[in-house]
Amino acid sequence: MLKYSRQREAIKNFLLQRYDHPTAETVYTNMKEDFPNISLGTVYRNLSLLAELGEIQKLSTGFGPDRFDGNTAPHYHFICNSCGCVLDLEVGGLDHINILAGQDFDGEIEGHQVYFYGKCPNCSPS
Amino acid sequence: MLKYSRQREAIKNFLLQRYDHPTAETVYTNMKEDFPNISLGTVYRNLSLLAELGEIQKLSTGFGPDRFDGNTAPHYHFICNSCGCVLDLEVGGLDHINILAGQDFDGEIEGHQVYFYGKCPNCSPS
DNA sequence: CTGCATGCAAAAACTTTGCACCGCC
DNA sequence: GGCGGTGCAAAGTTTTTGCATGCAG
Repeated sequence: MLKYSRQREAIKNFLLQRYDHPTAETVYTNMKEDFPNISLGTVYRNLSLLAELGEIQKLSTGFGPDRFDGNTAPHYHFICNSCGCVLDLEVGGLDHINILAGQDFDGEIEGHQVYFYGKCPNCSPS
Repeated sequence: MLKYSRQREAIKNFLLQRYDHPTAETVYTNMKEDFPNISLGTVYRNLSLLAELGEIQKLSTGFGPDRFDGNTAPHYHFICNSCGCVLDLEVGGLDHINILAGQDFDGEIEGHQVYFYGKCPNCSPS
């Protein structure tokens, strides 16, 4: 049985209004404004829980700590090899890739995660 | 200047003959057979180095420690939500996704990583 | 009241790093 | 010989967990 918690609610709302895919640490720092006594453990517990429920996305970028995204609509992510920033990326024509992937596969494909790597507009030479 | 090392060579060869995407710990355990005194630090150093050189791939699956893949040919990965195993997946028709992704993007796309999630053949109900 | 959620702190899990010595070039 | 690589151990980073208390149902 899942019980309501003001902290969880606040964490989810925070993520919904951020577009930079914060880390647990960043969430924690920002939560402290409204909940001075909140603990990092609580942040981690709620982030994991929300990710399991599918209400947020967890991103493992391969650089540093995991990041979290409140946008659950299908979209992709770009990670800058120079500055490490994480950007949203809308890419058309990838909706069918679960089906493509399942064609020669005996198990069940339930979802996917795509990370693009390169140089972000700020770090790009041009 | 990069200097030859028997340990690095052995790590690379080990990864080339494994298809289960071992963790650093697993590489370490196996290296100890040939190099009883090898240290975990050396394993991590060489895995990072090889990944930077593009001779192996580092996989951040979102579950547990990073994994490593000696197969540098373009291919994708499947991660089982039940048992956590990581399988190779050949998916046709995804070669162009860097181009698709770059179309509305101001930076530079240099590469991508795709993870599929679901139930592997062993964990699948059927 | 009952039990899940929290705060706090300790610990676990994973990875990196400093330093003295070793071995490739 | 000179310098990068190694082994060892310590430390750093990120995440999880145990326990007493707090609060939603």
